[in-house]
Amino acid sequence: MVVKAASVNPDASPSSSERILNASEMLFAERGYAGASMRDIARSAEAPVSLITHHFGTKEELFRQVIDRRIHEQVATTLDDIAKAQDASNGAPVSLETLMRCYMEPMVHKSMHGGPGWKNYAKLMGLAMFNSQYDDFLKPMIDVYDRVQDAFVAACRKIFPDADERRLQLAVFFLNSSILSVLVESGMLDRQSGGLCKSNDLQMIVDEMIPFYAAAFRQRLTPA
Amino acid sequence: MVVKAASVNPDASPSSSERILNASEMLFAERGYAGASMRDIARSAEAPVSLITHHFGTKEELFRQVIDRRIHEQVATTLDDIAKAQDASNGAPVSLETLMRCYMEPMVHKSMHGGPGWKNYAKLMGLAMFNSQYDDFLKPMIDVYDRVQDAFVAACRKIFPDADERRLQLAVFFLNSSILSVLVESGMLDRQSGGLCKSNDLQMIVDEMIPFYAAAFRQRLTPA
DNA sequence: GTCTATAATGAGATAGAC
DNA sequence: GTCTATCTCATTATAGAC
Repeated sequence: MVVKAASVNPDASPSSSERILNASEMLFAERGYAGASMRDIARSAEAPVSLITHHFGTKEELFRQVIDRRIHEQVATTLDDIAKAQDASNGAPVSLETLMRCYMEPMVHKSMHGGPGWKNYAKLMGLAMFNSQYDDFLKPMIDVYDRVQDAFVAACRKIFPDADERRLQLAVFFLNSSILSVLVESGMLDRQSGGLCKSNDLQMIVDEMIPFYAAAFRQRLTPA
Repeated sequence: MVVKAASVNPDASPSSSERILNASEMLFAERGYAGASMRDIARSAEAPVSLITHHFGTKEELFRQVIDRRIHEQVATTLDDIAKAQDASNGAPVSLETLMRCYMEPMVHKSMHGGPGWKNYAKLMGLAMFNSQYDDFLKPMIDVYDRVQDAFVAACRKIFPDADERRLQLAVFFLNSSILSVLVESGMLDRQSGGLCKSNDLQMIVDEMIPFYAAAFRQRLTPA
């Protein structure tokens, strides 16, 4: 069964399927897969547990549906942004800063302005990608997401055609680590900075992140 | 109750407390707190479940003891390395590369050469620090670990005395994200690089990580 | 310290009425 | 689609013998 993303009309009361997906999204993001029970989800969705199994079958399938509800839009938007930027540059390599922004801004933007569902989804994605624990039953969706990474790496290769491939892969890995860390909005940054930086101020973090990583990319991927 | 780290003598069969801690360390690292049941742990430790509660009381307390068994040695080693490097530089700021190595190498070294216990501990630390899910019942230990961060940030301030404080905090946050990502050894890097880079080759990753982040730190923390 | 046995509750999943 | 009731097994934790 396929359930569309929450209705555009905020006044429309969501169907039970949507309420269940929303509740799952929130609780999986907060507590992880094993830490969120179907009872908790049912209570949060104000529905009996049997309605969850009726709509989604097993808990694993529910989790998959939570991801599946949004991942395609997320991936399409990101790929689209990268493609547009490359088209606009008329064959010349797109600027590194622009490319990085295309790569991370769609998800960050949805997390900030897409409503609580997208916020929870972003946290959940960060958790799931960071954690090999979810690899097994997320395999198909991880594959989908890896296409975005391939597009980003390919665009980087055009900017740094002489870069060592291993260094390039590691550079992207380091960048990805930070993106995931930003998306989950754990309290790490707030705590460490004594409140000077807020982990929920994603825009500020991304705006600093781009020149930061651009500097490292240039230094390490431009052969002397 | 306080249990010492595993015996130095590898032939000495570990006590039941140690076996339980070892099994917990492994399973918590692999599946997270909620995903590892006390039954699983008991089976892996070849002990009845009641022996776990007898030794450690609750599951939460068991988790805390798993962390507590190693964190003090880890923190002490890291702080010691940073202090030694600063002493050796005779009042001049220590080099950024040296400082970064002092900051991350102790944990990485233990993960690579400290035996399976330290490997699992490193993964678990990465998981727990990344994830705000564990903040509540790890608060005291997170506080301990934050002292390491404070020492690192203070040493960075000496190297970049005119740096904007917010940028410094963000730079350290970005670095920390990657350190955690490296410690958990999720398959992300292997998958993305098509096998070119191995997530268990911590030394290679750290050796590239230091010049990578040093370049970014210098670029962003040196006012024009 | 170690074990068997068991309590008390929570878990995922199902049956069947409406 | 929705609900109540229930099954079956896993969960944390405890009691009490040795």
